[in-house]
This record gives sequence, structure tokens and C-alpha cells, in this order.
Amino acid sequence: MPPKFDKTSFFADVHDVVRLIPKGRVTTYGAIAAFLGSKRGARMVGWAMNAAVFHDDVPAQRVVNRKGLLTGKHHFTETSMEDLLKADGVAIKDDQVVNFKEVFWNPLTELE
DNA sequence: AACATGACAAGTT
DNA sequence: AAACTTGCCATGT
Repeated sequence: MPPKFDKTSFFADVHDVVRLIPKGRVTTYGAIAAFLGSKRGARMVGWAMNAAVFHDDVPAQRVVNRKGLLTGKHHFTETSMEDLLKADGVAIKDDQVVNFKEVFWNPLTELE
């Protein structure tokens, strides 16, 4: 990630991290926020995701809330979040990631 | 310029 | 344990 942590780069940083999520894995808003230095700035991450949806290179479907719930599925327009995740090899049940704990990808520990 | 809102999370009551 | 409150940062009104 860019060494610069300017407020304006928050989006860019989030996008970068999301882009680095391995296929078949998911992460959480909090994890990304913590990785960026603001462990409680998860809201911003969500906001960044909203912008990310308009970028085809940012797999926003791999970012869910801490419970593994697909809170942002309503923001997807063309393809539904579940389908995208299923296409990634992530099973979805009741709007929630199955085996969430196992597919969870923590940038802090796995990326550093 | 001030206040409200939003794909969240953690701490308190 | 469940509900409530506070923190976070950028955007929109």
C-alpha cells in the first residue's frame, strides 16, 4: 500500500486492499479499517466500497461485515453479491458467508 | 459553516 | 445477553 495515508487516499487504500483479497476469501470492514490505521473507521470503508462498486477492478463483494453478513448486497446493480461470491467459490447461506471464519482473510496477518 | 447520514464495530449499560 | 451509546472519516444538504 501507498506509504501516504492522506485522507484522500483512504479510498485508494481501501480499493488497493480489496483488490488484494485472494479469490475465494472475504474480509471485513473493520479489518480493512484497522489495516489502514483507524480500527473504528469501518464506516468509511463501507463508503469507499460504495464508490468501489463503480470501479470494475474492485471486488466489493468480498467485503462483508464482521458477522459475515452481506450487508451491502443492495448496492449491487448488475450482478447480485451472492452470485459474485459463489463465483469466487464462497458459499452463501441466508445472506451470510458460510464458514466465514475459515474464508476470512485478514490483511493484518496475511498481508502485513 | 453546521448538521445529518452511511455497505460498521467495539465498548457500556 | 440485548439494547444503547460513542468513535470513525468522508459526503451531501
